[in-house]
Amino acid sequence: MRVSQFFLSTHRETPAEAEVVSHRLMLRAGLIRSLARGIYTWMPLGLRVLRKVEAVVREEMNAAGAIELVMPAVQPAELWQESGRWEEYGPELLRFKDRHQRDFCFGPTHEEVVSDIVRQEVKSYRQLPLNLYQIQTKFRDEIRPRFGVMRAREFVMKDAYSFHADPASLDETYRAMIQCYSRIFTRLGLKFRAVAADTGAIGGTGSHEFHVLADSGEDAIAFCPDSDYAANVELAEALAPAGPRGKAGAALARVHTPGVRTIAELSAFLKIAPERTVKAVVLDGADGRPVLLMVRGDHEANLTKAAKLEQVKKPVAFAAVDTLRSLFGAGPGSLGPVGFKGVVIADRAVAVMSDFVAGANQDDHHYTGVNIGRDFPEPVVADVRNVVAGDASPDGKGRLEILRGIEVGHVFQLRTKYSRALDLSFLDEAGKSRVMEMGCYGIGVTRIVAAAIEQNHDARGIIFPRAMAPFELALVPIGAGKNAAVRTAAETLHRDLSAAGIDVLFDDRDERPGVAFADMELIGIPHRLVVGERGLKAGEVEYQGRRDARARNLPLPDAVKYVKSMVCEN
RNA sequence: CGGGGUGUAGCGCAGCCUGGUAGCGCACUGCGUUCGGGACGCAGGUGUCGGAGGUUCAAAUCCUCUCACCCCGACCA
Repeated sequence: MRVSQFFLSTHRETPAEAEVVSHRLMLRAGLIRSLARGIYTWMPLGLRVLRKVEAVVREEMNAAGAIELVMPAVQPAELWQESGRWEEYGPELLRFKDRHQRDFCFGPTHEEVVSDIVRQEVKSYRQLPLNLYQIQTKFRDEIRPRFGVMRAREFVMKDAYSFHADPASLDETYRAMIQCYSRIFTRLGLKFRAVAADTGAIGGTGSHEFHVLADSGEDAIAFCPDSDYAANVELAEALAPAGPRGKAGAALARVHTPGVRTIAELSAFLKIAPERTVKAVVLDGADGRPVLLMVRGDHEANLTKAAKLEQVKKPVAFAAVDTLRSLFGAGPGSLGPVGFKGVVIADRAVAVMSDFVAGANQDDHHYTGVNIGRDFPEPVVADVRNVVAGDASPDGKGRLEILRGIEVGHVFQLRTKYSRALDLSFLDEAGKSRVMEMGCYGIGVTRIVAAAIEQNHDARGIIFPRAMAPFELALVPIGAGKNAAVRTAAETLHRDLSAAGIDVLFDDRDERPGVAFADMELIGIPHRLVVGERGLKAGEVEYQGRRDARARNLPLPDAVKYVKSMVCEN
């Protein structure tokens, strides 16, 4: 490919709108252009990257026995009403009407459609198991799209759905998909981690997420360096502290704490450690009355865990502030369990505390010397906090560490959640009708590109892993406009490299060298060959890898072979 | 949804406070010189100043409404 015939659109200046590095680089390099909030055009250069990611995903999915199809992006409301998700899915589901006033949505996922296909086509155990997948544009009307294509509303996803006669078969495919995903992310050259995950809105039983490790990741993942334990912090269990609850030593005392709202302020005001305080979070309860959740001051409440408690209303929501006033007689920042008549849920770490500090349910006041049992009734004890680094690993094999990650893949054992709702049945060997087991497996194809850049860049720009680079090699002639020998050598190399199967971008613009180098580095091409008058006189060209500190000279006749070996090497 | 911010040329920005009819850098076009790390000179084109309404002799500038985009928060309780 010649740059003169390619729609390269790099920018020297960083667009003001972008915050994270991958978004900035994607805009500067001309991979994407924003059309509306969370909606992007994939420019020719970006599309090449996307296609390469897709190719790896497709190859591995096919190799794992999945079968590709493409389902409609626009889906009728009836199917979603049948599964119950027309109501359940909420405002993330983009809905609209056709000219006949019939309701439709733009598919955020395809359980309904794929199930409709399978229930019509599959009647016998002989047709199972079946694993169908597609690579397709999805739309989710996110609350807050951000970070470019990392959390876009419109994005490309690989979604696969498997159907089984029994749980053992589901389990087999589920494991195969985990292996398949590991191969995909390995081939794409990403540092990643598979972790146990919460099943979230999709529902079902077992679930694993695949995270690309990056400090800018939106998710926190907990892992144990001494074992293979790894889980999303949303899920990772915080074990109960080893010791028993301390004895009550101090008397309950009401303290005036003017202006104190946060734990940090409270801790500073009273000159005590945050772990001696308790923070209160009030959620809507299942019975309509609010529920008070207590976590230690230095801990964070985990609403994913809280949402699983029977006392808590689903979906989990904070109680309205005016409810707090009428119920507690105080606003946020001064709430506590003493005197509260409703359900109190204490985190396991709180359950062993004594003589602690909590809100007094009076504005600008806290209690010190609070003790469970003495000052308020024994609460429900549950794991409702996020684990922190240093916590004991739930598998008992060491201490947890926390890393940040970008979720790029997610696999679920759906079991029969959708197959029951959508009546997916088949006849088994005995001629008996049974409900199919289901699994689903997603990969954020567009998100992978952003995640890869987040993980692989430097001050000059993107450093694409080989498997997803838009081109393998940049061929840069210097002074081709005035030097026929350079021109001829570059043209010959371009032809020979292409013939050797190398995906080469030939910078035939006759720009100044600095411009060409800067562009090729910005767009992240892994290898570069420079043809200049100086080297050519000595019969040499220069090779430099994108991560190399300096170039090395090669005899011109060896160039193609050398490049070939470098391209295949990493 | 709550809070904050920004909308002026393709991109990055100044001008707004104190109203007088729009500017800088990059990019772009032409010519010339340059040519191994984002060149230089000369000449040029480019704007409904996000939109609507209002105040005024006069609005990018003041007022009202509105739209778009960005950031933070939604774990303050």
